[in-house]
Amino acid sequence: MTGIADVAARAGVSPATASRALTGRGYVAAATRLRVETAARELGYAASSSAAGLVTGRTRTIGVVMPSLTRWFFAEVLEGVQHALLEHRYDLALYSAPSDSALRRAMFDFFLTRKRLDGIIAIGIEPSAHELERLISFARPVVSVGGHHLGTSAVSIDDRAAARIATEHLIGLGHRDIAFLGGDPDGRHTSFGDGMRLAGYRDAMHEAGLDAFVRHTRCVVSMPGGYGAGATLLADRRHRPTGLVGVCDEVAVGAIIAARRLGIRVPSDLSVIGIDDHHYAEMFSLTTLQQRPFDQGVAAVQLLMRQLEDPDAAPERIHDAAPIVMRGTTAAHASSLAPVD
Amino acid sequence: MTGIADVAARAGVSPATASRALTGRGYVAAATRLRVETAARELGYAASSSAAGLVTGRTRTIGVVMPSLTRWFFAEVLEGVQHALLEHRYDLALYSAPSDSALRRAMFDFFLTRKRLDGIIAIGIEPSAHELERLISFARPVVSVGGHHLGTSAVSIDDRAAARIATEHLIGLGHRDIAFLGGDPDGRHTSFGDGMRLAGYRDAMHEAGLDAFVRHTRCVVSMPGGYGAGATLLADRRHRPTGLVGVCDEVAVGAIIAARRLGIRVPSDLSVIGIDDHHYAEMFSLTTLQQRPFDQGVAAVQLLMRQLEDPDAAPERIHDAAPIVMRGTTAAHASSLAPVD
DNA sequence: AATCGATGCGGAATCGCTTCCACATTTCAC
DNA sequence: GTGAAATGTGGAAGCGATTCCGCATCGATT
Repeated sequence: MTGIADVAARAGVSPATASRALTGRGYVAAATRLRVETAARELGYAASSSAAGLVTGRTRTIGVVMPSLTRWFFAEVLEGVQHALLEHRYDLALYSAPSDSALRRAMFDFFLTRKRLDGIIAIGIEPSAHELERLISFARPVVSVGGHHLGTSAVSIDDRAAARIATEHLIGLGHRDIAFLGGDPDGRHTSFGDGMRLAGYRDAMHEAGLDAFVRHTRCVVSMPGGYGAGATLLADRRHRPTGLVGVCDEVAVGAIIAARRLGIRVPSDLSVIGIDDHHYAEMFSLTTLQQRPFDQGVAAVQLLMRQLEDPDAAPERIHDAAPIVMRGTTAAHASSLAPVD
Repeated sequence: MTGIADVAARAGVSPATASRALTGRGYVAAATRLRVETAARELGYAASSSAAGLVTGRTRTIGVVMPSLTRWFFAEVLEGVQHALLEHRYDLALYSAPSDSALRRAMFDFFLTRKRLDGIIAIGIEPSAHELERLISFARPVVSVGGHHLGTSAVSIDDRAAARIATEHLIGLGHRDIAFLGGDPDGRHTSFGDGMRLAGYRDAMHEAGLDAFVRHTRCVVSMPGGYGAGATLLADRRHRPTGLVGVCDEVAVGAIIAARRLGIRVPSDLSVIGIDDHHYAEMFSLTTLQQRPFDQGVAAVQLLMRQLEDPDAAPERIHDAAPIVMRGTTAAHASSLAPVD
């Protein structure tokens, strides 16, 4: 294995100078730096991150904690984070485990404590008391994305407002019987944002005096989940809502497919609105509220880098707007229109 | 920061003994071990991975290289890998970048060389010459999943055979005009498995003497991709195939939705078969060939652990079978049946 | 001409742990 | 009862980088 001593010898300098030349810290003559860099390249030298980490106390590794990899939102944020970290030449250590698992607990107890991470990005985490304690005692920068802000820097959309706007859109179209689809049946896997969205739906219904119509159908937060719950909900002709707010686009799309299967026409018989602007939204012509999780991941890295440069910097919170994207799955309530032909 | 010296002092032993007690290597009296463990717990001690890594030469970190996080297959494998690594108390360093990007190159040049990884799991990687060279010069165990086997341990299904079986299924149902949907338009993002599947389709068509019908419609490998390409392909009534093999379920499902939108009934007018058994497959009643990427990820970790324990162990290759799952999107070709009613 | 700050480089200490080696004690076989 | 092997512990030597400190040189300022 070639070490910095080999590089230094080849360049005719001391290890100290070689280190300065390669890390860019301290005074080094331009010519010397060039010689060292050449030598390093010729030898295929790469510094041992363990040795460097031991003396500097920093590892150039950021931990990313998240509950799931398969949900679109999480995967997109992760891609953004990965992209940005790579550009900053940081490594990304991934820790994903569902909220209630034993592995999740081991993760927090074991991995986050090992002086191994320069910072943490928590995606969609609603931490338990125990986990919160761990995160706080982890005396390094933490940035949260789409979850509790933990008193730290954070980036997210205003989920509650987004769901309220989505619901108000349907109300504005004349709908009154509007159901909300989402929120895990067992309640344990419901992420923070999902909870806020339900609250936003309730807000809008309440403000419009539609409390009597508030209906929350729980389902696994996925397309098949939305399909299954939608099929059940819509099968009953007499109590069929005319509007549907999906906790996210995946659920909304699932419900649309269920509706079609039942011969219910979207949007003339049923209006459906989602939240996210998923990759699939366009092909289903889904009206939705748009967020850009990839960009949120990138932004999270920026916030983290700022904290890393200046640990005393005040935490920042980015609250992105989620603009509504009008497409074809929402329309005026039938009774509020003159009958067609 | 509490170090091992603090733990040792509290337990009334030397650092050397404390280290042995905590790592489990060497002789330590049971009573001593207990005292050390108690002291460590009380102090909230966790060893510095940098210091340990420096002296042992191993970091308990596995690198995972993959082209995309949003495709179902990759995300599932990653979840399996994550799960298994967590159980083995290994960290997972994620490196994902599309095949042709500058970041991808930086990844291979910079990250993989830093003596930082004990091993690598490559998911769906068809490495360029340069990347292959890097992987080989990385003198540590490599396991590939669903890609080139690189002369190393590997786990995958036989993609070529799977696509052949899928195609033969349609041929067996009397279809002759069978198109293959998949393979990125620009060709650069086509993964290894995708290429093999196309080959398997060709094999089957050739064996059945249907070379004249071989048709490969390229599309982005995603549900919207399959939808778009399917819509174009099926719009032309006169050259409409009666059977469709999707490179994966996402594409197949996209095509099914396109067909429905065009008023083409599945399976009576058009049979569609996929490969993967995606989470969505069941709700679309999709006939497909099943693979279990999560389990493949777990298996990859097992192979890697074996290589880690004994670096001279011969590479192993796991070739999982992909059983066909009959559902409702394939049916006998219309002309081979007596007309219904 | 003397002084000062900026620049350039090398020696040596240091980070926190693991492990080699030496030494002491116990256990066991013959 | 003796030698050998097994067990238990501590001192000290690293692992491979970074960085503090000291020294030398050079140009510019007073």
